[in-house]
Amino acid sequence: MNNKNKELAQIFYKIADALEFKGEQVFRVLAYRKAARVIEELTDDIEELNRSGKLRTIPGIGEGIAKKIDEYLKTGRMKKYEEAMRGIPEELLELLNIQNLGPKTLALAHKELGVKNLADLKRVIENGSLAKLFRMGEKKVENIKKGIALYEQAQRRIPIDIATKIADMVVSYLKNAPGLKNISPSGSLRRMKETIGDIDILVAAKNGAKIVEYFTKMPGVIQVLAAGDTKGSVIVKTEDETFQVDIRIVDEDSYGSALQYFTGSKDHNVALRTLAKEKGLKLSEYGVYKGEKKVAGRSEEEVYQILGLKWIPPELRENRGEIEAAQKDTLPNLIDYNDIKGDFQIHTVNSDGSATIEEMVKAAIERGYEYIAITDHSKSANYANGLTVDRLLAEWDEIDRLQKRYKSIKILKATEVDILTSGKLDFPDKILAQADIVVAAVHQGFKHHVTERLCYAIENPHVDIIAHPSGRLINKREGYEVDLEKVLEHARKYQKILEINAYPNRLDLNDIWAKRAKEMGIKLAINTDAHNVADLAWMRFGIGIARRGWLEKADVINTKNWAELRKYLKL
DNA sequence: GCCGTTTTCGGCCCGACTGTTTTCAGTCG
Repeated sequence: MNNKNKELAQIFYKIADALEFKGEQVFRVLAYRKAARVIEELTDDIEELNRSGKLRTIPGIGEGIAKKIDEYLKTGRMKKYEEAMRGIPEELLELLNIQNLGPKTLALAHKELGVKNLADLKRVIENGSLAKLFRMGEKKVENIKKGIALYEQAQRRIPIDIATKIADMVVSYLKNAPGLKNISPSGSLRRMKETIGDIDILVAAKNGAKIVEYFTKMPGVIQVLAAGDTKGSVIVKTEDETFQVDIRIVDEDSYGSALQYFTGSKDHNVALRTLAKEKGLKLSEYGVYKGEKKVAGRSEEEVYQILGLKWIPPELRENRGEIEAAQKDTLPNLIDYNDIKGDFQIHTVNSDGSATIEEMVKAAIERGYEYIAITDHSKSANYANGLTVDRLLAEWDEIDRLQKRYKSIKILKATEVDILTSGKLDFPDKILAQADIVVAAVHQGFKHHVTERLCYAIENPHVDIIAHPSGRLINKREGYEVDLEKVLEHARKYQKILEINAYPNRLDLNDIWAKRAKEMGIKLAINTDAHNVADLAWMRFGIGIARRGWLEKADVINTKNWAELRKYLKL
């Protein structure tokens, strides 16, 4: 399932790029791009929506696009797509991902110089012909060249843990900048998105130019991309990797509206500005204006308030219904970053972790947890030094001994049991029956009947949690061939818990599926999958995903205190 | 191409920076 969703999203993105390249009017291009995005974020099967005639109920899909979807699903082709792509060489549109090279310049280079791919582009840069075109010049070409260098080395988004680390470093450097009044990360990092494009930092200060100058002198800066009075942009190098960091400087009395603006998302902002316009107001990063008069801007709260909205937590700002909810005062009371009382997926030296059970227990106590589950891998996980039944029972004995010494925390005897390719679990039921909690997961046979295997595991009465249900690895692996809708439906039926794996390269379930699960009444658990003491800190990223999925405290099992959890798990 | 308690047509968010220009176009977010 969902293959058609993905295909159609890709097709509409490409139509948008192609039309933009051909100089089609902007709003039509934007309409295709919006349709692509909503389809991409759909958890429903688009074929099903088409069959039941519900396509048109999706905002962004109107008569025209619905027809094109139907045409594609029925015939496997879409005339509009073929027409849009006509005359455009295969690799050309890909070049739009190069910074400083937009559709206009690319079209010009294609038309005048016959540029068809990256090699052609490099050639016309080197032989000077690109610089001679109308409205082009040495500096523009130089910027495109820099764009190509970035494009070639950094074709990836930044994982959230690394982005967080860099942002913390930049913020602590800038705090000493002359005249700085306030500072905050903004952009997708503040929204806790699973990956980050650029790192955006907002500063409140009077003397923008001085702040920018100070910023460009930060240790690690290897290239200055822009340096104006209110805005600066640099490339920072740490170890082997490079990252783009942007700062914006505004007056203190615009800090709220600027923070709102630079936090985004773009779609959220567009919707917000449209709302402002309807109310006869104008919203920009400098404030909310009624005519010439500024009526809000110092804090985000007052910006939202004057638009008739409750303040919206950054994690919700994706234009997925949060503005309507804020209008009706029905925003969720999101799970808080301090609500977590325990962790249900922890590995130790006994399998592939690097800390002992005792070290993990101590670290969990330090975090104020009331319980943790030790979930070392099962025997078939050879690569991870998986436990045999004997070693598992020995581990549980060790837990019994430790439990006597550490009374302030409950150490749950558990396992992360493999769901084998055959569909069976890696430990016999009579062993699983003795565990306090059983976490089941697929680690092999990613293309082999994964949906059925997960459903079979869900039916096992001893299984409590399904770990990383989609199996994707961010920037690395697509995920299992799995029908998540069926898996969720099964989890709902058997009242099993699904995991939000907080490990930064997993974040699985993701925000969209977590939201879907909540809407279906499924409970979730946020687990770190920690393999050492430091990994326990990943919890905040899992909570970020949960918040992006509109989850409240009651939706997440490990917000329960030990007494409540014990009752819930019938221990 | 989408959308509608002011519209089924005529709107569609707003501004900074850069580079190439003699007032603006392109790109980005």
